Amino acid sequence: MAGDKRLYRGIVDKILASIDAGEFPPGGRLPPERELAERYNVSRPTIREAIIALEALDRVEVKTGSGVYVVESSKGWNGIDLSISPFELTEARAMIEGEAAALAAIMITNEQLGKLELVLREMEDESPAVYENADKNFHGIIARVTGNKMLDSVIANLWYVRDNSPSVHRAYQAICETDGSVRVAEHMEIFEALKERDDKKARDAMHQHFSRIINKLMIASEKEEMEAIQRKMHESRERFSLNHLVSSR
Amino acid sequence: MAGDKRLYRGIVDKILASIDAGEFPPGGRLPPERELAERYNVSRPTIREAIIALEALDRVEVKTGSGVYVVESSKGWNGIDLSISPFELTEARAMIEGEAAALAAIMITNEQLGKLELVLREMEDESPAVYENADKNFHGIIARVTGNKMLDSVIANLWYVRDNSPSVHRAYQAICETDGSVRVAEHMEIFEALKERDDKKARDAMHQHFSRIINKLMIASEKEEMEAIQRKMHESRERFSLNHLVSSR
DNA sequence: GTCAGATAGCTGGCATTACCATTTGAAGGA
DNA sequence: TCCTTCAAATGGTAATGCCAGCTATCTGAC
Repeated sequence: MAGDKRLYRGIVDKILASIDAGEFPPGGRLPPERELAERYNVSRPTIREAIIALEALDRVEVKTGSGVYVVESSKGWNGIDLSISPFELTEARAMIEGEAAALAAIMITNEQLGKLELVLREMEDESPAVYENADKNFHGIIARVTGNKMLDSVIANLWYVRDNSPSVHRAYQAICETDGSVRVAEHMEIFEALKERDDKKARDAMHQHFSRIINKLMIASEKEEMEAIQRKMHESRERFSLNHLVSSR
Repeated sequence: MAGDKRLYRGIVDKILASIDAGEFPPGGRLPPERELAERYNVSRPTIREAIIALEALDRVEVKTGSGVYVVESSKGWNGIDLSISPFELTEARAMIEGEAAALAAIMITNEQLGKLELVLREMEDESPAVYENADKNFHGIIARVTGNKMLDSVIANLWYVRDNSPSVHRAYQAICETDGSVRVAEHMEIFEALKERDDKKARDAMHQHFSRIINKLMIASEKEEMEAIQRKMHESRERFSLNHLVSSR
């Protein structure tokens, strides 16, 4: 299912999923190769191949005779700095993609505008997967329209961080629940600016787009912190309720 | 020798060396696994492990039933796209570092301004190594001043490409010969804008800085092309001079 | 004679088994 | 109590066998 062709790739995905799910905590040890082989119904060489692939990705570290350990994700396990906050990422995106939009406005062709319009329609889809993909396509096309491969690469890198940094990814997941029509409208403003070949307007539209995202992030963040405080107070109340002293009175 | 512990790592290094040595040309096919096993005196599973590691490094691509092919190095074997031109990099730097400068202008502290001033003095040094380093520091400090780790990371990535993409690096080498005082003056404009906490002025100064670099790149590029044409004509002249027909007259 | 289909051989994909080297921890002795 | 020792666990590697997909050649029909 997960493995298209090579079996070991499927195993890599499954192990990665187990790591992300917390079953194999960072710093902890993976089950022995023989056990994993039995668990996934594959041979031990296949497990070894998967582990070697994970090792190449800097996700695990094998110690001969001891075991294979999940690498501490506190640092940058994939070259990305996990300490980057959703706000930092969004600010950077606003600045960089804003300039990209401005440049794209004076470079874009009618054919590329057509592509953007198609993607814009996909964005109305209710399915999160479809919408996510359309969103990525929209911004990706604009990056490509600039005709600057360096810029395109940088923006691709921003998306990579967005998808692969757990904290950032979670934060973005939390705010993508709004109904499609609203966010389609936001992207529409950008599209209109590009259509008019108005670079300043395109930059502004892009800035506003990310400004709205920042706002949503802040609201979500605030809400989350409030809940955390309430949870903590609830725990304290249970712990120090002194009910065990006064209950049987 | 090469393999400290795991055997497959040694094989990876050897195959990589063979690729770099031109024995396995890019786009070409590696010898079959069984042959490699015999060649390096290891078992086939070990060869498979090495190939999987190479695959994870995007150095080879395996096609079931056909063979394993060396990936075209024209793209990014080190994550960097070698096809990025100096102009593209500089344009991207102008856009991104321009925004960074604007943000830095409203974030910078007096202490950070002091650091910049020190670096500015180093820039007067005649030694290319010292000047290069000061230049990198100057832009690096500004990136850090923004307080945005994502932006800092992106700008560091731009420098990485500048230093590691052969074509870009060569182009930049060719234009850094101008006397120090001129380029110090350019950076001084940026510094003054930051000192005044004037974001627009900082952005403009940064843009002008890179605009000048683009101009130099264009002049150098033009000159290089001219020389190439002259060289070619010279060769043609020698080849078709007909001197061998008329010399002994 | 030419083109399409079949076949045989390579090539990688995976499983199985066996044995070796290192690590680790617990048992046993000082 | 501490140190030594040794055995079980775990990864490391080898050898072998068979399967599946691709390729190129060969063969047959048109």
